[in-house]
Amino acid sequence: MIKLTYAEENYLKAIYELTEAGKKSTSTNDISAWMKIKPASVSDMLRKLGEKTVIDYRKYYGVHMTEEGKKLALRIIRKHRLWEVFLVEKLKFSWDEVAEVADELEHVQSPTLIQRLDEYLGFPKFDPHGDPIPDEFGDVRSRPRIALNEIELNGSGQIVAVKDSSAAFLRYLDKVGAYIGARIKVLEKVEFDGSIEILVDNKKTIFMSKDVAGNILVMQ
Amino acid sequence: MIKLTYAEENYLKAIYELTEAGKKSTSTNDISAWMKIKPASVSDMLRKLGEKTVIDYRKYYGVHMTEEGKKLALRIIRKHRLWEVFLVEKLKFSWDEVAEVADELEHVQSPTLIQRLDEYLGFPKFDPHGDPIPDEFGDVRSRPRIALNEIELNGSGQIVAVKDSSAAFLRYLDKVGAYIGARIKVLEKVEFDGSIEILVDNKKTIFMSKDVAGNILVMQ
DNA sequence: ATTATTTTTTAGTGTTGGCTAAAATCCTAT
DNA sequence: ATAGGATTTTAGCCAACACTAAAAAATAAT
Repeated sequence: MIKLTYAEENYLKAIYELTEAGKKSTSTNDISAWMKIKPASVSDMLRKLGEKTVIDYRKYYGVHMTEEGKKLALRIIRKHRLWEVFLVEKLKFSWDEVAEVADELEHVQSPTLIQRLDEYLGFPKFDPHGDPIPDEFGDVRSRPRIALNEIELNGSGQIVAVKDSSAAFLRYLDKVGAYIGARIKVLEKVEFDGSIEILVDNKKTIFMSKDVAGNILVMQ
Repeated sequence: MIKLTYAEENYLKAIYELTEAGKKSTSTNDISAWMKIKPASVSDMLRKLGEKTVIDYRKYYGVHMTEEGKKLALRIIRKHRLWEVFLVEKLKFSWDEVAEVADELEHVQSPTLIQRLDEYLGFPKFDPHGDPIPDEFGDVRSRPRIALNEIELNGSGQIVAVKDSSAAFLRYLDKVGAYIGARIKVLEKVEFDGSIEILVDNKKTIFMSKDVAGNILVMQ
């Protein structure tokens, strides 16, 4: 059984997120920028994670995750997302406050705890940001999604997730009235700057820039 | 603002528990035995905690807690006990399983989290072992309690806490049907070995040794 | 009161995980 | 093909916290 330290878990989660987002492999610098840890420190840790066979590491080349590593990463992500659901659903945190706390809670070691928490929350399939929660075997039921700015004129769908989970962005979405689960329809697409106008839940219209729309994921 | 590391928090909690139980001061060896960390390591940590002014440390003499230290220790104990309530009440852990998990959860740093958790649990005043939960200012409403083996013949009361919280002891209590909140009456006291017979909730009689009775606290 | 024993502290070591500075390697542009 | 720049790695350092072995202080026993 592979045992990871707190720091190693954080690296593995980061690597998983980067390789999922930007496909196959990730560079030392990417990880460094993402985790705000100097490249030299990252190099050192990659060597260690390579020795533990959770990543595939060849010097000067990018990092790939091994099957073992993916399993462990998904276990951490599962914990993180379940705690996020708990914080929002039960403790009434707003969705922009949960990341930090969940980053700590995700490291608590107790399989029983996670299993019971899952049960207590009613086996949720998605976290408050719309991201899927892996099951205990690491299986993920992801929904086909498309960025909001890529929906055609008069196209409709439902907001299911956000790409950018920064507190600032989430607060902005709250303010304008966009939320996970909202049903939307694209009323106008401005050629000039790519901004769009959408109808939310058939009652409110919102203008948003191309940047904002590009960070909102919709299921059609 | 004094910042403590994970390890420092553990030491402080241990010292608080030892000085509360055995009164005033505690020795390096006591802490070493309690925490299962070698005396040499304890010495080193005491020096550090002394520098941070959370304990009063003079070489070769015992350790006393400072007011600052007590406040911090009570904050940790508050977190620990609130999580224990959560685990038992919401996640249906049995009371002998919670200590380990709560030992990890107690270190999560987020005042908001604890405040919301407290609220969510309905501001409980006692944890599943009957120990009082300090409020956010560190105030503790403790109940006057007496060990069960010191109750006089035909005396009665209610089980409010246990001294020994080891999983083995708690499982034993569960098996015989003693639990926090049970109303008891002492039916017999055996002079010879100090064992007693008690009536639980007016329906079940239990025999227990002096040792066991001495670890059960009763409110009269 | 002086020795013996126990307790506590100091000194030195190892591991984890960060850092800076310098070296090595890779990539790109001429 | 090679010089310049960017990226990555190595080397050496530091802090936190554990350990063992040895020294120092306190306590107990003769």
